Amino acid sequence: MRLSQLFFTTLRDDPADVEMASHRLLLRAGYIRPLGSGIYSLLPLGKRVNDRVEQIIHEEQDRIGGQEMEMPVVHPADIWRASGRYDAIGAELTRFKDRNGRDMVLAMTHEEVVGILLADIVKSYRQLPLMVYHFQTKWRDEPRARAGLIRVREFVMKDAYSCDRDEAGLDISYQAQYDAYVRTFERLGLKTVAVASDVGIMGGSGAHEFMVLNPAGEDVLVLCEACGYAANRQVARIEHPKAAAEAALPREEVETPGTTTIASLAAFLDIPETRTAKAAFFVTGDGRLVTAIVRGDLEVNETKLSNAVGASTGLRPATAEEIKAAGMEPGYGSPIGAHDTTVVVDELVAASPNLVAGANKVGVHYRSVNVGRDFTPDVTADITNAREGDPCPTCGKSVILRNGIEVGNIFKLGTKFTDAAGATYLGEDGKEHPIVMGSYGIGVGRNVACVVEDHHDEKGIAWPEEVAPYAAHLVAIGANKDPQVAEIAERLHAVGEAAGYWRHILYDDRNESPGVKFTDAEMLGMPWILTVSPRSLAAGGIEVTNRATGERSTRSIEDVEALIRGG
RNA sequence: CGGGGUGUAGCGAAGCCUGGUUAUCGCACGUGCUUUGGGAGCACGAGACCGUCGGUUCGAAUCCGACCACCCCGACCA
Repeated sequence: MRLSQLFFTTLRDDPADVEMASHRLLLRAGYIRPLGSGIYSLLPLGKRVNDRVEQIIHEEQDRIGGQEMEMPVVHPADIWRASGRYDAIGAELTRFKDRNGRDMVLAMTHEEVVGILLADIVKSYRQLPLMVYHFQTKWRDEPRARAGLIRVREFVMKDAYSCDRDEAGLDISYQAQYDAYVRTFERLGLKTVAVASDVGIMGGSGAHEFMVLNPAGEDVLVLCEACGYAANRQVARIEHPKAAAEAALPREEVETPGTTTIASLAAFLDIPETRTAKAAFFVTGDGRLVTAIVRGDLEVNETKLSNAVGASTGLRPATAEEIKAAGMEPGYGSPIGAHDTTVVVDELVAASPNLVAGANKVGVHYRSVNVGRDFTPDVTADITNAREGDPCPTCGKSVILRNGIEVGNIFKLGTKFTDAAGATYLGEDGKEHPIVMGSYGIGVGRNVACVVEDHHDEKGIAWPEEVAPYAAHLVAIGANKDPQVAEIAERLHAVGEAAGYWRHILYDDRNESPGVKFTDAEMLGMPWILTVSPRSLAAGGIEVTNRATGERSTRSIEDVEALIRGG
């Protein structure tokens, strides 16, 4: 491809309002352009990288027996009503009416459609197991798009669906996808860690997210370097320290004016925060007030809390009025004397004697509150966030916290969607059974961005060979002085064209100064930069620079032709 | 949805506070000549209803109001 003809431009200055390296470089080097918040065009360079990433995913899905198909982007709303998700999902699901007034949705994913297809096609156990997948545009009206291709509203996802006779079959399919993901991300040049994750609105019995560690990642991961324990903080178990062995003391009121925060309360009474209990108030989607009690020094984990109370549509913070209506006082709240609320107590609080807690009066707390004696929890569960240095739930060593970007997930769905669609098969036993599903997603564009995150330097992108849009970047210098330079450059370009689509090279034939050409070559990031000039020819051939390592050598023209062909 | 910020040419910015000729600069772009190993030089040129709508004023990029868009933090997030 001649750079003089390529539909692209590089930007000399950093775009304003851009934070992440991948966002900045993909814009500056002419791979992508925004059309709206979280909506991007892929320019030819971006499209080629995208296609290479898809190709790798494709090969690894095919290797485990995946069959590629394609399902629609626009769905009748009824199929989402049947699965219950039409009501369970908020504004990120875009709903609209067609010309006849029928309710439609823009698909966020395709479990419902797979369920319907299974109901239509699969009749017998002999047709199972099977695995289907497609690459399809998803529209999710995210509350906030950010970080370029990392979090967008429209994006292409590979979503795969395993269909099995039973849980044992699902386990096998799930493991196959797990292994396929490991191979896929390795080929993309991404270092990932698979973490246990929340099953959320999807239900199901287990899930992993594949995470790339990145300080700008949106998820917090709990990792143990000693034993390899890895979980999303949303679900990471906490190993509790032993409760203090202490007899329960009589409860007593204490004046604590102006102590609406745990920090001020602990300072006022001159006690550690660990000797306090704090209350946090939430409301479920169906209007139940939830009072969560955790030790003062810990944070409430909303995912765990939500799961503990079976809040299928999540939680929102309660208002002061809602808290008071249940007989509690914001800032001085506790379940003592409260009514009409579900009380969820963290395991650690339940095991800790003589804590300071609110007395539901402004400026007053109780000393020596004891769970069970002073109030009765509706639920006792682990509802706090793991912290750096907490003991690992598996081996007891200290865990570390890291941020991560989710590049893929795998999910044991079970029969939720096949039940909704009535997708059953006749087993060997002559009876009907529901088909057991799993679902497996990889966001293509986000992976492109993550590859840039992990493969760039201050000069620009440095693509790994397997995802680079072109095999090499050829810079011709002094072609107007020495006709041999142009002649050789043309020849190398032709060698790439003849060697196959992914062996094409970028040929900078523009009438630009050497500085511009080198700067652009480094920014665009092809794995090899080839320089042809009177000087290189005098030195015996072509100067070859490894973009990632900076290693430079002069090679013969024949060697360079072999390199372009992939030798 | 809450908080903060920004909208002036393709990109990056100045001008706005303190209203007043033809809106400024760098890069990019066009033409010509020179130039080719690290973001070239000279000359000429084109490109902006100053986010939108409304208001104040003799006069608005500038002051006021509403709206829209984008970015950041949070909420949210298979």
